[in-house]
Amino acid sequence: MNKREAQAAETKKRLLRSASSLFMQKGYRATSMREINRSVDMADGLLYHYFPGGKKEIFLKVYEDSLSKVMNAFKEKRNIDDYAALPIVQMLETIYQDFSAVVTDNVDVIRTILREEEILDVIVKEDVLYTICGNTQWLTELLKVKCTKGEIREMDFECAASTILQLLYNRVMGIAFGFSDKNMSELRQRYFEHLAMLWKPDPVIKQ
Amino acid sequence: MNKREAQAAETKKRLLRSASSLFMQKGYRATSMREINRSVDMADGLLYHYFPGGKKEIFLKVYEDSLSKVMNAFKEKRNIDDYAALPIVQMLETIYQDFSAVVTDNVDVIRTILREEEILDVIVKEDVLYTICGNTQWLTELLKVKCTKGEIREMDFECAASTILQLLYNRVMGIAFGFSDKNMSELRQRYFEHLAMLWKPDPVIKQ
Amino acid sequence: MNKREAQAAETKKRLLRSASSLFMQKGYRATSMREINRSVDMADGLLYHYFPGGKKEIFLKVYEDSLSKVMNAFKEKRNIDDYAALPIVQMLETIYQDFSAVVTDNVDVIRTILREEEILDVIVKEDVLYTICGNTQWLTELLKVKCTKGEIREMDFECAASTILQLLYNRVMGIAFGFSDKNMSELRQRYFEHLAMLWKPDPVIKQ
Amino acid sequence: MNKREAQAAETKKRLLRSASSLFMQKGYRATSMREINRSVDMADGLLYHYFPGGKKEIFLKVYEDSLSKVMNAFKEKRNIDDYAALPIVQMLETIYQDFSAVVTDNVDVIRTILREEEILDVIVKEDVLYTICGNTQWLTELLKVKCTKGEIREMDFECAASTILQLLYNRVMGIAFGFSDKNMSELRQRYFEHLAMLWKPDPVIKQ
DNA sequence: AATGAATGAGATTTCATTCAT
DNA sequence: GATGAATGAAATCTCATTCAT
Repeated sequence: MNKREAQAAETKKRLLRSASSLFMQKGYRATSMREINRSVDMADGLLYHYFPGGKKEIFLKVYEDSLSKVMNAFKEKRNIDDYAALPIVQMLETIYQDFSAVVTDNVDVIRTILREEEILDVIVKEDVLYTICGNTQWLTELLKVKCTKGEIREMDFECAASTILQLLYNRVMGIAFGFSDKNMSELRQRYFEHLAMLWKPDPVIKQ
Repeated sequence: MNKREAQAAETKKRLLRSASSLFMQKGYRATSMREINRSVDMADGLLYHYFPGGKKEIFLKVYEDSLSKVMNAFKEKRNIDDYAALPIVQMLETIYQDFSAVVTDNVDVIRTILREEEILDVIVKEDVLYTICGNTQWLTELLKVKCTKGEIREMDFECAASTILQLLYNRVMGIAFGFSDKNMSELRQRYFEHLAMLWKPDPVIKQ
Repeated sequence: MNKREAQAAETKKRLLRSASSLFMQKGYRATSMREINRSVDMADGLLYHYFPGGKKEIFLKVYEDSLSKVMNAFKEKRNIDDYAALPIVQMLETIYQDFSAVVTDNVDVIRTILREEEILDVIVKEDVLYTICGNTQWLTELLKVKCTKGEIREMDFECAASTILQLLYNRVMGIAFGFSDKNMSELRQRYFEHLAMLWKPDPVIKQ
Repeated sequence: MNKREAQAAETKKRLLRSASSLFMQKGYRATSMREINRSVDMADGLLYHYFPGGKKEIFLKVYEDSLSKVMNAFKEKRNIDDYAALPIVQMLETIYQDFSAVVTDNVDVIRTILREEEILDVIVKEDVLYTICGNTQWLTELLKVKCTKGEIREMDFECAASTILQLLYNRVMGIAFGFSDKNMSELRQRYFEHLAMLWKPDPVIKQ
């Protein structure tokens, strides 16, 4: 890659970064081409050199990039062993916190996915959200491990995993739409203890 | 009300109905004034006779009207006695179905609430969503009744109610963003049975 | 005149008064029909009943009325004997003050005359301004009287009257366009004394 | 400056020239953007490329440019030595003619200054008019020179200068509002002779 | 690769005026 | 006399896109 190509790549990257920030923050329609070009001090015509498809193309590219980023972020957090080492209530709280952190980091993308009906395909959205929070597999596994350790009872672990996922799913929406979470930690603590109670090993069986 | 006033009221209603349909379907920015006026075969200036505040005013009026409609729809469905008469699994399924029906009926408004960040206030959105699905009171009451009847065990009923609400909340989002629910009824049946199992009265205590 | 006619006359008068105030203050183009109608709580169509010619007609009527009012105001002030009784400097100051007062009272009309080129005829404007300040006759007479009394010298009284008129004329423009006159009274006093000095009876002739 | 930049500058200049002509002739409100754009055969959007502030910005630019042009024109005419060389009556007539010529050349700007209350600040207008005709300094100097030469008597030269200025000031207004000056030259001649008579050196003192 | 001048469709809004009631 | 619903032209301004340089 020679100097000119390097500069071109750099310009394109700056363009994408700035466009991303604007699109995510203000939405597709409310972001103007002029705004994007000004934000990177670039002539109006140049964008069409990099993205001949215009506004739609750069938006979809921005979206695609953000998407893979956020999907990776979610995959990285799923370490069963680390979570399994914690007592049940603390484990749930940790999962919740970790998940919230990732969502918060990627709130713009998620909001975009949910908001841009006009330009994004419903099917794609569903796929993505499924990948982000729909995969119950690892949570099911985690609960099975806990059961093996004798910390929770035998039950339909997939369903139990669903209960947790629904909580997380709600958190995604809450963060995406800017709903506050303040003063909820006590309530959540109580909720996790409630789950722990429901899931605790059956004393009858032990007899 | 004379004939002329009646016709004026009718015109305003037609305007609101058409604007509502367009706004809800395409969103605030993507709906043009011209479009609204054409859809009711009306001169461009007339809209400003009825809504001097222009696009913003008619949008907010449409939104307000839809809102009270949907809030009432949700409140009507909260009949504790009817639900309490059903066996626990069937009760949960019925609540779910009733709730889904109302959400489906009002999907446009809900989507609008979540989508129109640009023009709607976050605080207001939170309030509305809380009113729509956040009120755990009646669900808590319902569970207490079931417990009194001996169908479920003593527990933190508020937390148990939360579990159901999260399911419903997710359904709101799912419907709002067009995620399909097909082939999920068996899974849901299993989930409700799982909850019923967790909540079933403690046999040890009965001894 | 029956009751209905009386009411009609009253309505028309209210309309004219309010329109006048708006036209004079904001100008022809910047004043909208709607504004006029609202200011007298009247239906939009009614104005066309009283003034079938619409905006132009009501403006010209307003203008005409104001004009005769202002012309009369200027004529009333020209009392030669009263002025002649005063010493020369004081006389000039009094004329100036009287004139300024009338101009200030009618500033709106004068400004309108000067401003509304688009709708008013130049010939008409010239006529009016001539009537307002162009008539040197009475000032010339006044100076002659003063000369007879031996207070000023023999000279071309029409020219001397012009000097005063130019001062007044400037004042009209100054007031019409909102230029301030503060801190000018000392300067004016000096100017009048200067004129009195130039005009004082020639001592050589007295010999 | 390359060819492209030159063409852009030319376009902007054409725009300004045409806008100026229209604004000055018809006034701010009566001149439409479309009219300006058509007058230079230009797409509607382009004006906003050169003047992002829209109608207001281009008007104020036009106004500013015209202003400095007219102010310079007035300043150039204030050559004391040239005027002092002439006999008093002829000097006054020459000043009057020179001044009238400049005013006539710049009548549009002056009319604009006086007419556009809506958009121009009163304070600014006063400043400008003061600069155009209010500066008595040079006239005072001129009269002093004439006195030194023994052509006019000792007197309050500032006041005498005022007399001339008022005449000129009136001429500004007269030209600005299109009042005719025909058949006035004899009267003016008489007026200047009247002034010369009043100002002639005192024969008594010479005795 | 980069510029920014140029385009023209379309957006929201205002306004004088007409006319059925 | 009075109402205000209805009209439609026109105004200002924005925007995505094209293209000669």
